[in-house]
Amino acid sequence: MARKPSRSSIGSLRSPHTHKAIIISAIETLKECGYSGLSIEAVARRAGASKPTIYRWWGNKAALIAEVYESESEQIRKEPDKGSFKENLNFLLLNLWKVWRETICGEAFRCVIAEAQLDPSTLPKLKDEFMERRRELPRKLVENAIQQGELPKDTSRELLLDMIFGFCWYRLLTEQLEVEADINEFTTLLLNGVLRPTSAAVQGAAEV
Amino acid sequence: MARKPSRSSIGSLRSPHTHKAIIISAIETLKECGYSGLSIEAVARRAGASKPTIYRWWGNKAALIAEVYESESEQIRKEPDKGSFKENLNFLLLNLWKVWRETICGEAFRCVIAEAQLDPSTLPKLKDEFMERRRELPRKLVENAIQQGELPKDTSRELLLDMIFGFCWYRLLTEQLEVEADINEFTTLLLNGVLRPTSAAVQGAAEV
Amino acid sequence: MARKPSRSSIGSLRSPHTHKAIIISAIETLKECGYSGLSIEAVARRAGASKPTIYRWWGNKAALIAEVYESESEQIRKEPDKGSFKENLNFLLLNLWKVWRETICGEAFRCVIAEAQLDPSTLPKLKDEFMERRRELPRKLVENAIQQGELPKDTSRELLLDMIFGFCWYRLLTEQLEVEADINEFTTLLLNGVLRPTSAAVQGAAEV
Amino acid sequence: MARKPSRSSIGSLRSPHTHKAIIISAIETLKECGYSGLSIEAVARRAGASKPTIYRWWGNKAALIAEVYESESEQIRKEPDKGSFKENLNFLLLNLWKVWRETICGEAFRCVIAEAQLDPSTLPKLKDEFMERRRELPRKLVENAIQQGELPKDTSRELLLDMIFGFCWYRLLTEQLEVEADINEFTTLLLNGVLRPTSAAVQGAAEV
DNA sequence: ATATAAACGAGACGGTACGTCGGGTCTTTTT
DNA sequence: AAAAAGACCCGACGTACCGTCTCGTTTATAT
Repeated sequence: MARKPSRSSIGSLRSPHTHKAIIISAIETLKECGYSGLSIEAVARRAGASKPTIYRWWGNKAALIAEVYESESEQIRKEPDKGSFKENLNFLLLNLWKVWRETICGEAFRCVIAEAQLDPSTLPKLKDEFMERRRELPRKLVENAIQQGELPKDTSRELLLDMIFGFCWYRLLTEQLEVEADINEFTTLLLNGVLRPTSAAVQGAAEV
Repeated sequence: MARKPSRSSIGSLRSPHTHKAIIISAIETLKECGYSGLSIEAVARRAGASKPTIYRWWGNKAALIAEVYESESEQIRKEPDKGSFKENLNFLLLNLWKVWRETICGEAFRCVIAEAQLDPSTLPKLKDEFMERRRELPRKLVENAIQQGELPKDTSRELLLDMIFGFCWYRLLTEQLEVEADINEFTTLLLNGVLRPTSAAVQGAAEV
Repeated sequence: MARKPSRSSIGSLRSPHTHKAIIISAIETLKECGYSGLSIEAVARRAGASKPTIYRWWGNKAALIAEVYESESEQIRKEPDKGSFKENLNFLLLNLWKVWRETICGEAFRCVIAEAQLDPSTLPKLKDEFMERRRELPRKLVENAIQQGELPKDTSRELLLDMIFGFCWYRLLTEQLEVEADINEFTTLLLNGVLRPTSAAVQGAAEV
Repeated sequence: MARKPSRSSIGSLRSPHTHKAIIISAIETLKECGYSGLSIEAVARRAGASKPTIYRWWGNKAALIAEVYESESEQIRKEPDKGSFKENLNFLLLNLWKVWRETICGEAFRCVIAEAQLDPSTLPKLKDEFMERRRELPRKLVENAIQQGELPKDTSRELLLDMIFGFCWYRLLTEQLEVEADINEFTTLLLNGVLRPTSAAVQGAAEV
């Protein structure tokens, strides 16, 4: 007979129904009206909730959208194990681009980035929590590759991640996520460098 | 109702004074109040201009900020001629980061990107005009390097540019433009690839 | 050899074409867009004229509409000669209501009254020029009736006119000009007074 | 033991303070700036309220001014009981003109009429609510006079009211409310008719 | 002929206000 | 005591007109 964890205070509990309704409302509003139509007011209206309720639990739009992203992006968190670092990275990015394209996550991520530009106090929070969580999986991939001698021991891990995210962000923010072949071309260039003849790159592409 | 054939006459010319005042006002408002404080209303107020005048010439905030960026970023357009592609690229990026850090340009660029996310119709215009103009100089650098055999003939020019801009955008949008050494590390990685031992990469950098 | 009256100055003459085009534009704008849509801007636009031209010749909206009224209300100025004062007044008012209902004049008159409320300096001008001109004909009717002994010599002419115009304005401003029988009922009451049994009034109606 | 009527919804109540501040602001703005200066913006500014709050409760300028009129015109609603219909009517109109002249009500009433000309949808609302309420008291006067045999049984009640209001509106709209003697002259004419010699009319008034 | 002056179109401009949307905060009721 | 709902102030949105001004073209006098 499981007991609810005791509370220190009386009063209504946070309504799970309302919580869910707000997240769903945010998703649908974003789908139908885009970022510019995604106001707290609109979300509240559609959720049948009040604005103060949203502000109590999320504080600002960025936090709300961040939670939307988390809740919708579970499938991205699958850890690949394809054999090589390059194949794993390819798999990860293909998956990421696909989710960004086909779910609301792409739009949501763009919102999060844009929101962070608006409010200076939001940026560090986003960088240290939201973004950091996204970096974990690829960082693990890099780490594994280094452990197994696939990458040099002195690889600049964070710089490498910045390059990977940088490329993806750029494509997301300029709406260029369609051509999946670009991913392999990117990883090839990343791994082999520009100086090496790209004949190798073409080989790499053939492998995938 | 019959109208006489209209006469060919013009009206008043655009006031250069007002034009300038609006640009300056936008710069100063951005400096003092940040992106979130940069409303058309505030710009008009400070410029001693009227909102309709701003909307007559710019249409939306993105267009205004884009012009601010253009007008303030002249020094970035210096074409470097340092000898090698890597040195040239290093010079270019150092310069870019410096201007982004020290002038209003960094903030302005972030605004332009954020604005483009807000309004779907703004993005293509920005991509094809504003962003394209920024790609010209680095593209020329790449082209020259290929001509002189420094880079392989089949280098994916646009992908390379995407990687360069991606990295810079990422650092700009997450406020990480301080460490200039990162630039050389980045170009080294870009040129040599991750697979090559970074010690060699550092040597490569030293050689230059 | 007829000579044109000499001008005190040189330069182009006022364009009759433009003048006419503006009046016509005002009429059509009023018809299509109503009083609230009757802006100087809209009139100029439709006339293919410029705002300064309108302001040069009319000064304000009231003056323009007043001229519209003058130009469209010629048929009201027919002086009736039906025999009795009552018949003449009935004829006059029937005609007035009909023109107000069927042409743009009713709307124009309402605009003139409303405009006069907006601008304190417009009211006296309107009262002394525009309104005064409208009072001439009914005043003449009253005068004639007095001359011929139909009305008492000490009739308060201006008060009588105020009552007549008052009734018509009230009905115009509240959009109640449809029932023509009201006119005869009104004149009967006006002539005989409330105290007299209205059986006489019904007779009076029968006479017409 | 009176109980407050239960509310159908939760949330803050309408702030009486804000409500009052807006009405007062409207009155003072009208006093100082006249009808042309009476913008919703100005009222909000002076009241320390926001435009949306005004629009929430009033919808348009006419509705706001109408409420101003209601709140300021309480003393007009005193029902006179002077003995005769003529004396009652004289009292009523004297009082009305006085209030129109000495308070903001005259100006407010003119605004209401003018506003109704601007917006076609406002007119019927005003006619059926605002104006109708003003007609109640004089209608009662007429009714009483008929009951007591002072006026004929078949008196056209509404036409009579139209004549009374027509005269008053005309004088209000043309700023001619100063001469109080005009009121008695008007009621005399109204009761006795134009045809009866005015000397007799004055006698008639005296008889009553 | 050639100045000169006025009328005019076009339209830029500073203003003011419009009516609406959204951001956050506060008050009141419900659970 | 927390949740929920509505009112509220505030600021900005993008637009419409206002009335004035400049600009260059056209047209009618006056030299």
